[in-house]
Amino acid sequence: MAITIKDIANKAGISAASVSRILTNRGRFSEETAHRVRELANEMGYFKNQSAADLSQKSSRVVGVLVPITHTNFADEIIKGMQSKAYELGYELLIAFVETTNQQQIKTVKSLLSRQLLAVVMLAIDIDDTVLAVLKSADVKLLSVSNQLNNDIPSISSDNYAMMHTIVDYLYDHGHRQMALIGSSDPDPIVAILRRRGFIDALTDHGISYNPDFIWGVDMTYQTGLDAIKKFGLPLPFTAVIGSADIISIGLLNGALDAGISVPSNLSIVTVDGTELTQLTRPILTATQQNFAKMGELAISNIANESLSSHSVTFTDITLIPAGTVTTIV
Amino acid sequence: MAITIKDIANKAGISAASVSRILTNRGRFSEETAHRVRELANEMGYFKNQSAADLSQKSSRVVGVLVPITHTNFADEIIKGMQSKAYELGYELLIAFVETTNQQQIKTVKSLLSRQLLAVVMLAIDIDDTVLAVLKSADVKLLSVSNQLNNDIPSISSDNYAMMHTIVDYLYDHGHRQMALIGSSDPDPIVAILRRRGFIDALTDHGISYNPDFIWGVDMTYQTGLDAIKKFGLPLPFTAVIGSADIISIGLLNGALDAGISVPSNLSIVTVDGTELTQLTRPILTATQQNFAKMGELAISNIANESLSSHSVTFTDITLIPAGTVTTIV
DNA sequence: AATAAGTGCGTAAACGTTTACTCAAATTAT
DNA sequence: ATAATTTGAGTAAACGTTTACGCACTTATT
Repeated sequence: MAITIKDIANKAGISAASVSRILTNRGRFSEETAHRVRELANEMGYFKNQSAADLSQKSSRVVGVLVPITHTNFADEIIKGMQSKAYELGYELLIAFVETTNQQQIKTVKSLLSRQLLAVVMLAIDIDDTVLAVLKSADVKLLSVSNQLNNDIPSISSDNYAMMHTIVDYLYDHGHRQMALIGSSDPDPIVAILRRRGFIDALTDHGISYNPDFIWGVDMTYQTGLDAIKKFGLPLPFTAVIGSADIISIGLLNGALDAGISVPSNLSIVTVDGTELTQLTRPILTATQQNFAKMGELAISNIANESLSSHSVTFTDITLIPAGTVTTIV
Repeated sequence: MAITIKDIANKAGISAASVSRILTNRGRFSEETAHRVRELANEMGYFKNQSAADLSQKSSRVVGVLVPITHTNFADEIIKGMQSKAYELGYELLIAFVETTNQQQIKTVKSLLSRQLLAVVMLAIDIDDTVLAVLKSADVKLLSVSNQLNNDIPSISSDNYAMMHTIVDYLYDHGHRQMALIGSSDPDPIVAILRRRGFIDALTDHGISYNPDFIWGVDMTYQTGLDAIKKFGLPLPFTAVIGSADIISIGLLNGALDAGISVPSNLSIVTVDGTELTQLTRPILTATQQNFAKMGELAISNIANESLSSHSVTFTDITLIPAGTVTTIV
């Protein structure tokens, strides 16, 4: 029923090939006919059948994006960045939300891959080996953003190791000597390992021997933040705590408030991510910020740029934004 | 480069048509060859070329979803519902984030439409007439979820009018007589109109003459919530305020706290939406909850079900969840 | 004026899958 | 044992677009 280039060709009295050349702006054609064709296309309400186009040109300009459905809200920023770059370069984004369950993941991924994709971007996602195997068996570029999976797969993420140094330095300068790190305790995400290592090394640099008990957490959720305060009990054995994600830090803050601990006078909190969520609490969370939008843009540029696409990139422009949850200890 | 059904057919010593029949589970074939083919497909790492399939079967099972990039976080719930139903019924979701700017919208919509879509779902989006015209010119079903656009387009949303009654009744029962409603003041979204009307009518039902000044707001943002408190100044001329979205209500709460107004003793707040955001504040927000996941599921069922797809549906199962931001006035 | 280069456009094949039509072989019914 | 039905699978066309190739015609070069 839909209008095709053949319909346009008939009406214009030329061949479909010419219409195609004009509409894709490839090959040779006169500006005169081009004008007529473009007008006709508009009038007749023509929409390119992208499936047919994809089939014809073997390579596609579609980038699949896997986003965790447990919405870590910095994902929006990254997607925004990706989308703006994608439009600039003429790529198309195909966004799919994936559950944490394996089965759903495989189904989603397979359905994604059945569009011939140029690349698949995994956004802050930990993917299990069976899903990864499926992805690898397909002929697409893989890229992990805001997470590192393993050395095989190029990634774009912040320098998590350096980030921890920045935070620990800041807290140290404010007199803190006992600090805890709350986040996922899974060994899986390399990000978590890097953060832990950065945390420990930073403490060591300041001559503080770290207490393994002070690194804790089940997952990257609000509940983990709440539970952390309960777990350590009163009086808290540390004066400052670092939340590995904004939502965790809000859990920490509320857990502290619920336990009658006043923030920051009795507990300092620094959060990683620094999304708008940090603005919603009272006091406002002191946070490190990463340039998420830029990470998204780079992801697409990286995919577009054949030569670069095999490297991993770590962003080092991390800034700490002082706000209301850190106090100075004398 | 990729494996096609022809490759499988060759290896199995049968025709491509047979492979297609087996893999799509249509038509006639023996379980014996089927088994062999399915194994081969797996071994060889076959992925269906969905573009080719779409081209061949004229109708598609792809539903496009337009999501506002200014992430109203209940959208996640709705998407979750849509996705689960979509998988159940064998549909595919194509999610696109749209900017608020017109130009971006048109570009995104056009690129969406170039996949032959079965339907386009607009998620809590206000769309301008030019974009709407583009959508209508394409041969797709349209459905608006969690928003109503105009009578042309079927929609699935909560009964916003009844919701306001529920809230006003609740506040009235708790002794409140002066109430304000903060949300978008745009006349555009019909939702906003319905809420305002529901608010006014509910007040009238209780014999309260409403004050037009007490309905205010610029848009559905955190800032509007913050600004509302500043605008009315101290002492606030009302004892209770209704935030038209969770993020607005958090703005109201923080605005109040920043102004030294204690909640709920000096100001009661009830919020509409009731997402997890309500749990993040102290005190926790008293909220009405809508069944967002069910709305998403219904959206897909509705699209699947030819006969129903022209009706609008309003959800009436709205519950008010008491929490920490409403006090009783004596 | 003869040749070379460039321009505009048509022809036809290709992309991978689906499906209506066949038809032979196997199975069942009479 | 013959006729009727069912079963499994092959053939070929179709979906809408792109693109290599070729041809006629125009413009530039000597």
